[in-house]
Amino acid sequence: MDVVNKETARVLVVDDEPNITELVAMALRYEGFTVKTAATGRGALTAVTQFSPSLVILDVMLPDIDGIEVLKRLNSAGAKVPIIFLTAKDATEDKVHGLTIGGDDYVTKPFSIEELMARVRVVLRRHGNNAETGKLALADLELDDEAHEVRRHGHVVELTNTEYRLLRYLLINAGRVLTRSQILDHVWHYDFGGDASVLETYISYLRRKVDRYDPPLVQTVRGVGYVLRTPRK
Amino acid sequence: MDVVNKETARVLVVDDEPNITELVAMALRYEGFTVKTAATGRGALTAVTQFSPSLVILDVMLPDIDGIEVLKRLNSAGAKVPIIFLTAKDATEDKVHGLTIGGDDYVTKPFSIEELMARVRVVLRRHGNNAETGKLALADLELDDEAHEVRRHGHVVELTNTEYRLLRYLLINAGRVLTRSQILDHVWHYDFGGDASVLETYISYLRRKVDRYDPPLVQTVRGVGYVLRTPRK
DNA sequence: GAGATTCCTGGGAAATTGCTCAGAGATTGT
DNA sequence: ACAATCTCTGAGCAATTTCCCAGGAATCTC
Repeated sequence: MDVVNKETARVLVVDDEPNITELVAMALRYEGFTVKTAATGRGALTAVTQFSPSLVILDVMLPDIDGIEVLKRLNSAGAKVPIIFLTAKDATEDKVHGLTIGGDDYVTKPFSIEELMARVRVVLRRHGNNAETGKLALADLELDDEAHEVRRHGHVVELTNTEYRLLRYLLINAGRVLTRSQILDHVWHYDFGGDASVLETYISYLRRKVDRYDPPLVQTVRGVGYVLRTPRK
Repeated sequence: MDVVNKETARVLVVDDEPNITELVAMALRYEGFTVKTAATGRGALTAVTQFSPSLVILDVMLPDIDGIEVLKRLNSAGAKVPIIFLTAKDATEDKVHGLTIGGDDYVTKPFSIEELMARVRVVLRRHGNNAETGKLALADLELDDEAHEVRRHGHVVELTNTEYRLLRYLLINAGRVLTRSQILDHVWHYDFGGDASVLETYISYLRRKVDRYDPPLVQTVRGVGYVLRTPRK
C-alpha cells in the first residue's frame, strides 16, 4: 500500500542527547525507516546534504546552532525537507509554533514514541511519501486520524488526547492481546515511571465513553492485559 | 528484512549466572533455536558480531558492562538486533522500561521459562522472522497466542493465565510425556518453592474446562508425569 | 487381597488483580 | 490570572486466581 515505500524513506534524527537519538532511531528502524543521527546543528546541515532525508527530527536546543537557525539555513539553501521539532515545554515553544507552518510539526519533550511516530506518518503522508489512509475501524467503532475523530455507532465520541492515543494503539492491534507494559511503552511518555494504574483509569474512561453501546469492545484479559475485539460468544 | 525460519534462528543468552543461561539455553534449543551463551557484557558484544543472532536475551546486571550499556553500544554500532532484558523487580525496571521501544521487551526475574519463550516468539514474530504463526493445535483443540484464546470443538474455553501457560506447554510438547518437575520448571517460576501438588490441582482444572468434550486429551502417566495426546486405545 | 503409593478433586483461606471514584496537581485556553 | 479541562494518584472494594490441604479413589506391589 505504500506509494514510496517505507524501506527507502530516510529520516535524520538530531539531538545532543544520545539517549534520545538512540531511542527514536530504534523506533524508526523498527518501523522500517532508514535512519541517520546527528548531535549538532552543524552535523545536521552536512547530514542533510549527504543523506538527503525525507524528514528531519530536530531538537530545538543544540550545543552549536539551534534548531530554528538550522531550519532557516536549510530554507535559504533551498532544501525543502519537512521537519519535526523536538522542544522542551517552555517559552521556546511559541517560537517553534510560529515556524511550523509548512509541512512541519513539533512535539514537546517528554513525548511518547507512539505520538512521535503518528506525527512522522502524518508529515510524510502530507508530503506524498506514504499512502496510509489514516482510518481505522472495528465493528461500529471508527477512528479517523486526519480528523482526530472517533465515532461509535455513528455518534462522535469526545476523547481527550491520552484516551485517543490509547484507543488508537488498541485499535491498531485489534484482536491481539497487549500486555500492560506494551501499552505503557507506546502510549505514555518515554520517561514515564509512574504507577501502572493510570492505564486502568484510562481503560475505565474509554469504556465509559466508547463502550456505551453494545457490544463491549474493550476487554480485559486477566493476568495479561487488554484487547479490543468483538466478544466471542 | 531478514526472513529467518526457526531452524536457523540464532539466539544469544547473556547472564553471569550459569544456572540461568543453561536453563534458558536448554529450553531454546529444545524449541529448535540455535543458541550461544555469554557471561559478560564484553562477551556479549563480541558474540553478537561473530554469531550475529536474531535475538539477544540479556541480563541487565552483568559483572562488567551492564545490559543497558550493551544495548547502547549495539545500537550505535548499527546492529539492529532485538533484545529481551532480564531484570530484577526493582528500580532498574523503570530504566529498562523506557528503553524497550523497538521490538524489545523485558522480563522480570524470577520468570517462568514458558513466559520467556512466549516473549521470544512475540519478539521474533514482530521482527518478521516468521518463526511461528502463533497457533498451536491438537485434534479439535486450538490455541491462538495472539488472541490468547483457546478453543475446543469450536467453542471458546476461558482459562486463567496459569491454566493457559500449562496447556500451552503441554501442547507444544504434545505426544511427549513431561515429568512433574519439567512442568513445574516451565510453567511456574523457576525458583518456585511451593508444594508440587499445585500441578495436580491445575491438571484437574484443565480437564474440567478443556476435556469436557471427547476424546480426553490430558492424560496421566502414572509415576512419571502428564501428556497431551489423542488416546491410543 | 491388603497395604502402600500415587493421583484426583472439592473446599476454602490468602493473595493478587482489576475497577471505580474522588480529588490533587498540572496544563490549557480565554 | 482565572476557569475549565485533563492527567495522574491513591484507596477502598469486588472479583478472581492461586495455592494448600484433606479425604477419598485409583493403581501398583507384594
